[in-house]
Amino acid sequence: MIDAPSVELPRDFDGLRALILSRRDTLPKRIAQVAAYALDNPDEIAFGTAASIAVSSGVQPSTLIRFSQHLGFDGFTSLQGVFRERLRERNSSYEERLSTLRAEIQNGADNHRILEGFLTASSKSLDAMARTLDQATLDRAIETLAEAETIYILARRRSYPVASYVAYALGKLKVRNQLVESAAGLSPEIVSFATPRDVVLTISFSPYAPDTIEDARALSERGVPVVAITDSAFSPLVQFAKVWFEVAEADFGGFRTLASTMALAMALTVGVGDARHARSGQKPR
Amino acid sequence: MIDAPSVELPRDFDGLRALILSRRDTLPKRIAQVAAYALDNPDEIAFGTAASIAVSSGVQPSTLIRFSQHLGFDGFTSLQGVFRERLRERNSSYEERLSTLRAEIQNGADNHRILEGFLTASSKSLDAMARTLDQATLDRAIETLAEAETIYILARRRSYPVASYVAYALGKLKVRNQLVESAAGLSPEIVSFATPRDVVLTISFSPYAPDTIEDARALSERGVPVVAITDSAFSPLVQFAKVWFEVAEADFGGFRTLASTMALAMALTVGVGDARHARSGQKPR
DNA sequence: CCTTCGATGAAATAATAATTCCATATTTTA
DNA sequence: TAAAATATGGAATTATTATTTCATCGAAGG
Repeated sequence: MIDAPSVELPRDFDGLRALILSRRDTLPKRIAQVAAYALDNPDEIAFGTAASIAVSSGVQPSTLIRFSQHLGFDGFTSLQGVFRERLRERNSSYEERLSTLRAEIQNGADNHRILEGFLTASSKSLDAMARTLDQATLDRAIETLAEAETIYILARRRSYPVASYVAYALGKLKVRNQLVESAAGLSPEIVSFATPRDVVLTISFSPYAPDTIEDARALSERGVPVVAITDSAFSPLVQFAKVWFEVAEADFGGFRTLASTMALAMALTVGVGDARHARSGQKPR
Repeated sequence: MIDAPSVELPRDFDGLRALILSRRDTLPKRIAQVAAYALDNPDEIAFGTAASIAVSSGVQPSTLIRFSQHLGFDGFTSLQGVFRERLRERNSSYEERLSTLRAEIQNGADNHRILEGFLTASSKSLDAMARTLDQATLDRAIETLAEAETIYILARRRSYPVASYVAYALGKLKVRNQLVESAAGLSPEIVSFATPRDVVLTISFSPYAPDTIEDARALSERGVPVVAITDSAFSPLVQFAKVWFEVAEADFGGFRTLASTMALAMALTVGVGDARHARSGQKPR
């Protein structure tokens, strides 16, 4: 008979992997072979039968049982449960997953859970954008931006990282642009250079930074078309934007992600770059 | 005997769902009940047994067989295969999807495809991080950062947006930090203020910005611990980093995403905030 | 070199699950 | 409303799968 391990059974896949890795060197050859196969092909373990896994991992079915028992499970079936649970977890709705993670964090902050939370929230945001974003709006925005002599990029605080990325990427694509930075009041001067042949790209989420709104309004009143990325149809930016995107970012621990805003910004940037090249007779990238 | 449907069997889940929905109104009551249950609880179908599903959907096991046969499958097992395939697919198709999108874009740039490309690349990056990131490294990084008097944040070019986000978020959490900006050479002065009781958080990807590397090296030589986010074990940052993360970002159209770097940065930030609060005797967030 | 003990393979057995069958109920249609 | 066709429940059957057993192998220790 095989000794049960002194540590308790791992209930989730991460724990199981840790357990396997910690024993890696003490496992008998065939068992180790199965262990390696299991970590490399978790889906196979989740769905296969003892016999089918035995074939594809090159051992006998009974070795699967022994492997399971070595780890302290009472049979292959309960080991398999962990592999199945993993697939379930992964596909359970984002909302569900997030609330699980939030709950887990309540009882002492586990850093890994925090990371998982942001990863999940980011994925959720990306999914939401893939489902909701309107193609025609995207085309109009890119068309508008591609016609600009200079693209003025306007964002503060939480949105500022996105703006700085766009400025950097447009620069690499040789598209003239001006990042409107300073909270310190330089912006009025920069703003006064803009003409109706330029375009403003502004990014602002609730609570909207007053500077951003005012700059955008000022530019709009001078006839400069505004392309806006914001989070609601009630955003002040919507009033004077020529084209606007509504982006719903998920949050975790009170911090909203930037994943889908960032992806949209990248798409706008590359789209503008392509349109410019096409226009100037070059072949598209 | 039951007629096979004239349309061929759906091989993937989407096709199956379409088939079910198209027949919704012509299905017998119990069969329809199972159909509704199956679409609402696909994971149950994937993992359950005919008997267990029968119980939770409130029918007889034989009805599951009939349901399967109504749709043209030859039994419950082959229907279940489609539900299982769905769970498998989800985990391994980013690469495939991206190459499809890349190919589509070759023949004339479709803006919506570009966006999809960035969304997919971002998701892929997030998934990769969820699978690979080491918990212990994360804990050490947060612990190191939480002990800092001041956190110096060092990043240029493509990584700069991440740094600016971290600076903003740390500020909101009342954690003292200094964003080392200017390409213009202000940094030597800022750098000279740092002491071994401070910590540097630096972010740099190939091709590594020379300024970032030099600043990080200079600080490290003065005894300031370095936490690095980079893209390879061969990154110059690795040599003198106390803790370092290897982050693999997917790219689309030559532009690498920042999704997982950003999520990691958020987790670090919030983790540090929590650790600080815990340390100062407050209850964690 | 022999002994012992854990590891392994293969087949037997037990458990579980899918499928079929048939009696009964329900709906449809003439 | 009667007859036919279809659907359903429940149990019996068949198939599949996990698990156990046992003989053999191979390495470690004396």
